[in-house]
Amino acid sequence: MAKIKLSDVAELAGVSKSTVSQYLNGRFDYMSAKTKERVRLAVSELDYVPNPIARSLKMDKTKTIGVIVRDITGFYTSRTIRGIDDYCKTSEYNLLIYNTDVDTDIEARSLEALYQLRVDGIIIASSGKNTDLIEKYSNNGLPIVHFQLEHDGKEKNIIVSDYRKSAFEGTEYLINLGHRRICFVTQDFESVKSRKDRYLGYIDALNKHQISIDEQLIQYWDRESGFAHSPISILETPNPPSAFFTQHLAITTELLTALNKENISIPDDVSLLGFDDIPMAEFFKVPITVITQNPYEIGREATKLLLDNINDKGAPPQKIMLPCTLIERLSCKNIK
Amino acid sequence: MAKIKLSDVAELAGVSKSTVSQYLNGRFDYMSAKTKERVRLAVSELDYVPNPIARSLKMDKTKTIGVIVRDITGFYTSRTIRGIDDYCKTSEYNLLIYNTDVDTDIEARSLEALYQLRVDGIIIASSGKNTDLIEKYSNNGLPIVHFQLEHDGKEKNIIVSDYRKSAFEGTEYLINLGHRRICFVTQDFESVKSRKDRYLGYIDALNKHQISIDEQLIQYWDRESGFAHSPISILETPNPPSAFFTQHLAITTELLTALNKENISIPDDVSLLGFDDIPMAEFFKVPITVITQNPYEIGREATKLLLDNINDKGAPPQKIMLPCTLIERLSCKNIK
DNA sequence: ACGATTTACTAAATCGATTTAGTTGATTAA
DNA sequence: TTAATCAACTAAATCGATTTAGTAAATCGT
Repeated sequence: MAKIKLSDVAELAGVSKSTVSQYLNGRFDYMSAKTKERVRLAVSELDYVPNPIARSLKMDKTKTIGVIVRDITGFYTSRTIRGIDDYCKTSEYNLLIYNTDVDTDIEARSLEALYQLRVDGIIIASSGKNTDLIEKYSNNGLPIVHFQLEHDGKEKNIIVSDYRKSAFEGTEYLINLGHRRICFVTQDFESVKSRKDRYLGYIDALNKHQISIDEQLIQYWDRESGFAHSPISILETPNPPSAFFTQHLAITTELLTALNKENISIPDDVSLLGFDDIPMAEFFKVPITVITQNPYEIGREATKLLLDNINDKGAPPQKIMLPCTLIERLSCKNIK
Repeated sequence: MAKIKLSDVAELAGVSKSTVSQYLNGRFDYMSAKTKERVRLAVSELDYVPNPIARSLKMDKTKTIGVIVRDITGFYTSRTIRGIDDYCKTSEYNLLIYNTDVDTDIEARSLEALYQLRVDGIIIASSGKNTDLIEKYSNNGLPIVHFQLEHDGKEKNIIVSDYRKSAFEGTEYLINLGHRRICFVTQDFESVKSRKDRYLGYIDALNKHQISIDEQLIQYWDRESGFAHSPISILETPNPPSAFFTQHLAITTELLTALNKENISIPDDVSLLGFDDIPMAEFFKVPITVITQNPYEIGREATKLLLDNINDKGAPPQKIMLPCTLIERLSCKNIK
């Protein structure tokens, strides 16, 4: 029982393949009511569904979009993809997902693969190391939308959270609780605007409240080497911070691990505010107060923007910023 | 700059399209060394990559497999998909993912969509409600591999954890800690072998240790209606259980929520052993002892099995069972 | 030396759609 | 009445590969 094809429908309806094709594509301009009805009948009789591959070949459109992420397993990432997928479903687009594991080469190969596969568009949380490739494809007419990470600010279409504003709000939240020495724990942000923005938000808040900036309180963490200075040693300085403000989930959990190990208690010994929500936080020894992005919505917005660009080449570039929300739990102490 | 195609390569090399195609498919039987070299040069000169869509159309193979899951966002599911993806990568297969949200209709439509898209195979955590469709496609020659849930035991190819054995081990672990009244909290298992097996494992352990089976200690939970009897009320019976053994993550978390609300302390008031690992368990007020499956490995095995079936129609059906591991944390008290 | 093989290729058909350029017969305009 | 227009279709080209059937030249056996 081979699959039914266009010519089978044409034969049964007693018309040409062209007419069936016209019918399927809703071009009824010069089609008699009888013909239309006969084709309709033949299609439903045979349960015909067009072969999307043949269609793709001819039309040079695949109704497929590619997604490139670090790791689909991530709490934030999987939810973004869920948003992308749900939005895709409304327009019958399919999703091809590639994991890079933060590897620049894999990212490049994923881009190439998706390009060769003729996807109609790409959504990527890029490493910032393959901008040349991305630009090349983009100039070739392949719509590309970034999310999560803004690097040089030159990404044409991008959806991010409003990092500066939310870092500002987070810092101010701590200040309002009486904190003056807030340790900002971040990954290196020189070449990543999305990270720099959080730093600027932190600075904004200190400035607004006339708190002087102490370089000692800007602390760095890195995926390979961990903390530049251990959190413990930071707490043992003469004038230690009363709160940590960690800039993403991996930093938050590593900090928690370090503090747990030394039995340093949150929020009694030090307060903690984290960027990014934590799964199952309600069961934690100390439920952590966090600023959370809305990954599902980011996924939806990214897809909406991408589909706009697919359907209208030459749509104006857009940078969209979504708000974050502070979820107050129990890890920040009022020390006023 | 349109994409390079086969005929461009043929022209540059000064040979026919057929020859280039032979070259690309490694059929050098009757090809002179010079010709081979000239084609090789032309291909690399032009940076030619074959159009996979044209190839799919002709070959009736898409090098794509479909995955149908409840929700890609799940801790267990996302890791399984990661395993699938990583294994796919070794054979250059692509992945199309569909979420069903535990909706039978969506599941059916996903199956139809993937069939129409001509995927080479499907990996599915099925609801058990679309066995007719699955069988139909399977008989049509579409390889299908199940994972996670075995329903009627008639699934031809399936990868699951060894549920009976691990439920047995979990129960015995509690028994060895002195527990005699162990409340087995499960979803209805009449039509789901994977759930029934856990029940049988529980019974096996009780039998082995000559503990009589108390129907009161088999408790039910359901996605819509929650617990049939509230955990609190169970603890208030005259002869209450000293331990709960919850059969999947959703049950574990709901039980935790219920106990937390009433300030019932684990493991002092009651012990808890959960099926399925919990993200970030180390930060919990009480880190929960669990039996964990190995979703990543399940994904890899499922894919391996699927690819076997794709490459060799008529490969014998296989039911593979992977072991689980008990991770001892702090939620089970020794009451001997 | 002449038909039979073998080697090294290529022309053309094919996969299943879409689309362009016609074709045919009916209607309209002058 | 006759050319022009229009409605309702269809034949054939096309997308970019693979594959079958076939051809021409070189080699072989006797």
